[in-house]
Amino acid sequence: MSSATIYDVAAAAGASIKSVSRVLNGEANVSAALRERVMAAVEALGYRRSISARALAGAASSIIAALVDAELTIEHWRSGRGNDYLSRLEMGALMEVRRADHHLMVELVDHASPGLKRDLSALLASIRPRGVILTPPNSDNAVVLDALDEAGIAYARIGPERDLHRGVCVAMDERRAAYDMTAYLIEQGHRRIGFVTGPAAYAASRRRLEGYRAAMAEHGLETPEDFVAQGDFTFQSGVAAIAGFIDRRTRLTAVFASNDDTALGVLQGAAARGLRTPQDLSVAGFDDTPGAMFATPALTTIRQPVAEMAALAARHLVPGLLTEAEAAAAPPSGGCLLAPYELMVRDSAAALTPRRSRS
Amino acid sequence: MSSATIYDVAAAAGASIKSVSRVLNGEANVSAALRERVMAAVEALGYRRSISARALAGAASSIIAALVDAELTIEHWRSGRGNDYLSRLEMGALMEVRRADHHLMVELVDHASPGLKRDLSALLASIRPRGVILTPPNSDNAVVLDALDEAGIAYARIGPERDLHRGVCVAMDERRAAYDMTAYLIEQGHRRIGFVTGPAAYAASRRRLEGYRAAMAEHGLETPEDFVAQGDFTFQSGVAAIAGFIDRRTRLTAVFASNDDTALGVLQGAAARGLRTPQDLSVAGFDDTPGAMFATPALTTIRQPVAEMAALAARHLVPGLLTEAEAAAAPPSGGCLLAPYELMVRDSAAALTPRRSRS
DNA sequence: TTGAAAGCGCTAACAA
DNA sequence: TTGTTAGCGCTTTCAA
Repeated sequence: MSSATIYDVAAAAGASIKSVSRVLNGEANVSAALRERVMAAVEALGYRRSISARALAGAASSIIAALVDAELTIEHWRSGRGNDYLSRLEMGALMEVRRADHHLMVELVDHASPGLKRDLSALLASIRPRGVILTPPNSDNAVVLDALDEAGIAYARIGPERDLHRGVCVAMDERRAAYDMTAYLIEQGHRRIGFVTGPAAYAASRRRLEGYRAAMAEHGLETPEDFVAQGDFTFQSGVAAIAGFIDRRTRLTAVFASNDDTALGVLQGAAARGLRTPQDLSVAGFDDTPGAMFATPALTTIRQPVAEMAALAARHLVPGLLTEAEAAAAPPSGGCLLAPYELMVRDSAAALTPRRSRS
Repeated sequence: MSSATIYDVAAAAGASIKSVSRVLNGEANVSAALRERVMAAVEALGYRRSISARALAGAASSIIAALVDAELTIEHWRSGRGNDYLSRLEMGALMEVRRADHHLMVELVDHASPGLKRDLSALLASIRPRGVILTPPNSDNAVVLDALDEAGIAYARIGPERDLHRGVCVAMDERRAAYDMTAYLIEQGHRRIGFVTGPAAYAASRRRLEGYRAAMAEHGLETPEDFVAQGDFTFQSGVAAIAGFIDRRTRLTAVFASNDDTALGVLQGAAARGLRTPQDLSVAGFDDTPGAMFATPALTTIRQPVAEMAALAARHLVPGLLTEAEAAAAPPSGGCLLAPYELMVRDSAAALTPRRSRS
């Protein structure tokens, strides 16, 4: 019924509780014989140390807390958009922490709450996690970082934009991904490739634009002003952007939008104006949201390595999880640890057939 | 730095730690003055009790563990299908537990592991959660239920099929939902409505079929053998089903598939045979998976109240969370607590225009 | 290489 | 109505 304690194990092994503790913690100076007996007893009793007792006694906690933004999450949930990001993040973290017998706790934080600092400090005091995984927008919330620093709790920040020296930073190479997508479109024969930006306030959006420009330039292609439309990451801004391109007779053969929502807007806007995708216009997005796969045509896009970023974060938060290569690698020079993205080639972008250049 | 303890609060309030404890636990026999002073001190110090110390000292734990199936979850993740189910479940549970200052821990369990019982018992021993939320297929795993019973830990089962007297059972009314969808199609003027089943082994599938038959019968409509095709919840079985209907000249005007994957198969199969949806054939699904909304046409379906089921489960696991009505309600007579589903009317099913009956 | 004892921050008996 | 004291199951000094 009531489960075994360290005393039961010690008794069964004919040893002291300290010896059991030593064995379980992998401390040095334990005879093989003792270790053997202890492990046998542990096995026989199905014993597992209480995380509460361990935490209380001062051992490092075995809990990793994922702090996700309440407002954003609830908003996604309400709107029926789902929380693909959240579940991918969790899966990535879970797969890693369980290898080290750690546990994942999910906490909602109100990034806009005036009592944020207090609430968070209290939360951290009551949980005392081994480490914390921060997602946007909390990755860049100074109040959150301060609370964590004060509590002396390690943290990993997913997709941070500022102060990259604080905590462990994990991200994807936005610039390079955008470069790759642009290069892919160029390989497909496109020359007149337009770009729809996100809000300038987002570093990610700025880097994607950089990647696009760099790829174009390196392939000897121009990116005149009218190839770049200002968007804001919304579907509507995609619709507006393509309408603008058409109205101004920019004559593009491909449009690369800096996120999927916008790309979906481009898709629909193009269709509304009688352009077929991908025959008349190729469209590419960025993010690989759930809707991308189901769009018609399925959207060619960049898959954000959300799970991999979380896994990377977890490996850096829990001792013993890093691969040798990772452990040996020098800390990223003033930047983030990078997780590999994926170019999802689907149906919305195709090779340019040498007949037309519309839009 | 290091956070306040109950001693600090007691000192600041000029009281004993027991008094602080009493106030915090809302015990009776505390003078208003004392309560006042204690709360002020708590407030001033930003104090929050350590969950470890509380748990160790024998207080009920404040952790709710969600046990999700490892294999299923990883498989969903790998296949890129995502885990909408998981994130909806978590959101529902999170929103509730945080109201009572509880925490959500997510654990993966290998339902097929031979060491399941041991592993789970060890896990429960080390965490000692206040309660556990079980998702399919673990909701019906006797080994899991036994381990929980032995550990004396309360649990709620989402969508269980057997032994409904064990633990708190939470589900949706599958039969009634299928009835409603069928009735909806009938209201739209359809008379020749086909049905594609899921695997007979699933109780949910059987109940959906019952609901369909009941609605048809109550509206004086026949459901001859050839109106019902055997499926297995896969996309492919939907394709096969519609092909069968067409080949056998069943002349249906609507097809109700017992899950979304199957319905999507029907959609595609119909299109491949030159049937337009919804003009020539109305199609309805069941589940509201992420793909349903993005399908072309968007799938009319039943939305499983995953978040609501999890919320209901959480409310029954954490004391003080039940609404008065819920607390007063008699336990469901040998069945499950029911969460309200939703009929998502989208574009794949339309009113029957009186010209044709195809397929 | 091993063990005895103290204490982590709480709650729960038991007194006062 | 309040306070004192003894644990909960571990890890951590400190000795042996």
